[in-house]
Amino acid sequence: MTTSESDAIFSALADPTRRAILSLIGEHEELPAGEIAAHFDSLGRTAVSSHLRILRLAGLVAERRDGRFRHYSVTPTPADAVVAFLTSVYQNSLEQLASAVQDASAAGDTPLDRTEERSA
Amino acid sequence: MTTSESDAIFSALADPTRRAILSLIGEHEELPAGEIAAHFDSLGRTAVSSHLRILRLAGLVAERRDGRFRHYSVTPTPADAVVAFLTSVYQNSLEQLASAVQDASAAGDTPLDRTEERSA
DNA sequence: ACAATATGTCAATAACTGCTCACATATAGG
DNA sequence: CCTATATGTGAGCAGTTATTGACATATTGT
Repeated sequence: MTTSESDAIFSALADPTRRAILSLIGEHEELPAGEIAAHFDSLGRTAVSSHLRILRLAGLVAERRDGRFRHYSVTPTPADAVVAFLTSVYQNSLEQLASAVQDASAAGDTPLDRTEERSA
Repeated sequence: MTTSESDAIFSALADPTRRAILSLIGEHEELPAGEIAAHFDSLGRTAVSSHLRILRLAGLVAERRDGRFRHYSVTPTPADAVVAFLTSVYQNSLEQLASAVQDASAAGDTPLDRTEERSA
């Protein structure tokens, strides 16, 4: 039970604000920290900065420095640990899972936090 | 950012002990609470009981009462919220994700917490 | 060099989480 | 009925986390 990389990923994803940030960044190719922060009225800029740090340490986002800006982007294949875990637990219903993924991609659903509504 | 069902799932998965419990249950069809607890030397029985409660409230495991026993099993398609989130964020690399899932299933990898090693 | 901009970091605090211990509940067996 | 078994629940404490406000760092423009 060593606090390994997958720990960082799962606990990073545990926070709804961080998931929202991740979704937001995912909607654009890149986004500077300031614009990300601007999307969260109820949150101070420093809080968002902390969240970005956690997402970065978990390997979920990448940071590109450009002058005084820091542009954040979603790391392409970071979900490895998540997928690995899901596959280990849900071996049985794996086909369903895989097809669920493909269905979702085929449907081309509105990208952002559909998560909340779907599982109502 | 309402504390909805996906919140419950993600924060349930955030704890490494709970992921271990989920994996353990996944290895068997069903497992009584006591046997689950027995697998965790470093943890009291009540702690495991609390974890099971959280997993159950998140819809990740199901409970079947049989006499004085409570048998726990992995819920077949609970990963919906997780998949939904991943698909929304990782639209781009979706094919990779889907094939990763299928590869893993095809390989028939050792079920349990492979998570730690894979992303080293 | 100076001021403004973009962003991170640190210390302090409030809220949350996980763990244990003692107790409650329910069922089974004599 | 009474005791043992299987398990959950609640209070309390310790450790962790999220948020903020003040300060630090870096870069750009004048």
